[in-house]
Amino acid sequence: MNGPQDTPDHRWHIGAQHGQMQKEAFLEFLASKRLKLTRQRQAVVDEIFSDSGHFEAEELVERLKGSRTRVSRATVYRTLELLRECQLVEKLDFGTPRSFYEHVPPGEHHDHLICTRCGNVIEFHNERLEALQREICSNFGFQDSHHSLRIFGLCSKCAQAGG
Amino acid sequence: MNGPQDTPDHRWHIGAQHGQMQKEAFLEFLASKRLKLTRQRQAVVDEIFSDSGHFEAEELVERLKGSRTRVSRATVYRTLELLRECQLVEKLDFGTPRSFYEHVPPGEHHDHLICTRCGNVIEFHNERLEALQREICSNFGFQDSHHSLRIFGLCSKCAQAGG
DNA sequence: GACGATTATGCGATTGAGTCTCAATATTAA
DNA sequence: TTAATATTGAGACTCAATCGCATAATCGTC
Repeated sequence: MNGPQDTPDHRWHIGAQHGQMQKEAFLEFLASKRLKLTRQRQAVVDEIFSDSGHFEAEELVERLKGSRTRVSRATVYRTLELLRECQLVEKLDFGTPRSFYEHVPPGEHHDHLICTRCGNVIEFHNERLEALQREICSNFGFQDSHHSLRIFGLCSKCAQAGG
Repeated sequence: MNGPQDTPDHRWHIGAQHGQMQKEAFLEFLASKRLKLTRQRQAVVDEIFSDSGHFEAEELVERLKGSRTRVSRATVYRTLELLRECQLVEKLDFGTPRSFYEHVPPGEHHDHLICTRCGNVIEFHNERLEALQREICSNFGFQDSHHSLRIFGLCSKCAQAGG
């Protein structure tokens, strides 16, 4: 519900269905660490969960200037770090000076094809790839916690436009 | 001068056999871009090729202080970039503030298992993985130029010591 | 609802890896 | 040797990200 907030459990501003469970996951994470649910943290999470795709921290800071709750840059970074800890957000390095972040629903994972010409990023998931990685880890007795495959090159458009 | 240098083609300081071809590849690269073979560039390349494994730029700067040729930080960074252009060096991001670099013999490629506890890095190469990536790129009409797979987690020792 | 212990926020200063400027110097081809 | 061109080094600079600290907000408890 977006309207009046009758109970302490309905304080979120955006449409309820999507991502509600993930918000609750975040609530639980905060509770488990005795952290507080502040308006700023709500605003950051709402903004991130309302839109998919990758984004830069600075871009998020800007977007939040248009929201009803002011959130400082420092708090944006601090909240992104919290979301990373509870695995709802991933930090991405595409070789640019600024890091990217992206909202990742629990249990989901994808890798990236990054066009070095136009900057476009294609997401993909391949189960065989995942299985192969598990196999490799197993061979080394390595306990995988997370992984990241980035393939740099030219997207089909840029490749056609003349490599 | 150190050692006999009868011809312009024998200006390298370290033992000749290993990596000689790669130095020549670097020479050709320089020539093709009308760049000059300076003592500083020689010192950087000698230092990098004389030791395998990944290293930080700052570490290389330090190591070069012990060499006979002084090389400034700026030049180290500039030379690393040149080596990257001609594919003899790769830049690595392990999630730490500083980037790592590593010497990569032409045609070789490996990926990394990074222990988030002890910081140890295991290199591996898997041809099935490479083939699968080629297949994925092909499906997207994507022209792969280079790629990087990083698997973060616990190495066998750290996993045993209590995950 | 108010209180108090505790956690969070924002500002602005700070850090630090990496880049840039530019005068002085080295390399290369002729 | 020379002239044309590329390179170097010192230190200033950039800029994403972090930090310290005074003030403010949260939340369990009364």
